[in-house]
Amino acid sequence: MLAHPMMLPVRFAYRFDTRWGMNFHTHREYELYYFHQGRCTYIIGSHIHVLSPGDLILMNGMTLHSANPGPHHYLRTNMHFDPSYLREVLNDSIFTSAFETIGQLGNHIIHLEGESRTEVEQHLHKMNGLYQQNDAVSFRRFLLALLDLLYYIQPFCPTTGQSIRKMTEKELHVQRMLTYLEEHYSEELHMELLESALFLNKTYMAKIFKEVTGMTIFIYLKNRRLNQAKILFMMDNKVSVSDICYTVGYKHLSHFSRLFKQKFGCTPEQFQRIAHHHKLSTNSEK
DNA sequence: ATCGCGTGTGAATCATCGGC
DNA sequence: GCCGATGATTCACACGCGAT
Repeated sequence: MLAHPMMLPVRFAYRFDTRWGMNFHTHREYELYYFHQGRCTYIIGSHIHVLSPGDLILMNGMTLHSANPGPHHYLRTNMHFDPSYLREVLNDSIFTSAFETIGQLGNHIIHLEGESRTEVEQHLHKMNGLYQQNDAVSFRRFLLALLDLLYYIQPFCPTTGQSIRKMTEKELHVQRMLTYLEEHYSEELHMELLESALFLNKTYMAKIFKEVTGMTIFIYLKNRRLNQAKILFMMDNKVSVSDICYTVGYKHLSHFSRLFKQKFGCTPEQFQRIAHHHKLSTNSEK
């Protein structure tokens, strides 16, 4: 069994309240996020979702995401789980069909009302009870409850994509900015360019971007670029650090290395070696 | 609520270095 | 030639304030 708490195959946090959201991040586990109450904008990749109570997000954690409740209090339940672990402990065919909706990489945001909402909330409550018990039987019941939940929400899932609530003018502006950044993050980018492309004042853009996403434009850009670099390193272990650096939009290797080390705790070269070894060892297991 | 401007501060960039 | 570190310069942005 894995010992480190961050490495646990399933982590469940029921109705917890935080003033500030998470940083823009990715992780290997799948994530289930249910929004109970409050206000929050949720960024997945380059899309904004203005959450309202009853919204449930199901996603592959590899997409860059962050929750921004701003200065408001809010209540959410979230769960991380490792799909390969569930496949191991649960019957393979049952598990596989529960995950048909998520598919390999899909993300879903659904809105629950009335009966179905009550049902899901009660279900999460029950799961929390089981999760809190520290015995093997309760934990197995918890896993089955998770499976049951996935089956329950499956019919709601085809409605992928946009959030239910209408976006304000401000949020639409930020969505336009995110779309532009997603298309151009690998190119040279400065505020004048954004200004002329989107016809918005640069100080105004900086302000509303921070309000809606919880991060500044260039922090977003940095996260997007570094995450892309990480993906490219994992995909191809032959490619040079400098190639990746220029591909994701940095002009100076030194700057790229410094930021990469800041974010991931190792230099690009070290990361590439680690990713390469990981690939070799997982291939030899098969 | 949507914009615009001035200013101090800190982060990004640039230039240059040394190690391999 | 490739990569990473460091100091100097440039630029984004937080903040305060005012306009529409």
